[in-house]
Amino acid sequence: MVEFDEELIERLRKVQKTIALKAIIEDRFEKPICKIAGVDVAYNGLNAYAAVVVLKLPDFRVIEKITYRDKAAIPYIPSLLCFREGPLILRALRNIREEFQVLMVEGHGIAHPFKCGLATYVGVLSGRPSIGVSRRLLAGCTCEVPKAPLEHKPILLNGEVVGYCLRPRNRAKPICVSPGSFISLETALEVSIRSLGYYRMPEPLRLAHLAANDTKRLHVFE
DNA sequence: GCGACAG
DNA sequence: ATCTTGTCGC
Repeated sequence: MVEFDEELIERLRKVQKTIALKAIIEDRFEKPICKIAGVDVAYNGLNAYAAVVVLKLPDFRVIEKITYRDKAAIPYIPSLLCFREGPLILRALRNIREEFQVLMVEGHGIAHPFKCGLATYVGVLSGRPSIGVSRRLLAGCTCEVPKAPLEHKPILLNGEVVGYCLRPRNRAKPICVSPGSFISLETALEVSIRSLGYYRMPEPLRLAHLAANDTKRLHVFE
């Protein structure tokens, strides 16, 4: 596990800013969206387990599910999550055979202090459209909170709309949606809404989360 | 100075 | 994220 010092953090900040400049917040894929992937990572001490699921819309039928295991390279530092999980996710993605149009990631996209959240990192470095969906705000703010189901309010960061705060269900706490790269603000929101099932988190992420934890437990059991 | 801080 | 069982409520 790599140790963090101020110098390393500064270097990573520069990498983030470079990646942020390469992010393209426009739709760069075929529509309508029918296949979407979700990825999540679970940990067991130093072991990291990534799971990627590819599912079809609108029925949420899973057409592929893979897992990938490796050692956690660096610890978690708020706003530097992409360097902990990003490389692992990029390697896991290489094992996916099915085609998909958008990758949904657990974390933020451009709704990040340096506009380079995990979803942006993965999107830019893989060259694939990506969306970041998070359970809480990291950067920026919302002037008001969405009240009704599927209601949404913009997330503002330095006077710019970088994503949306979305109420997924009646009483559920809102989630934060922001483009990673190669997708527009509107489409990131639309895809997130279309990916919602019965739970708070969109199905691609919920299923990836379950899969990641399943393999973690299986590995521990052996 | 104090608190907040994706997973 | 992770450590963890039962339990209150729709």
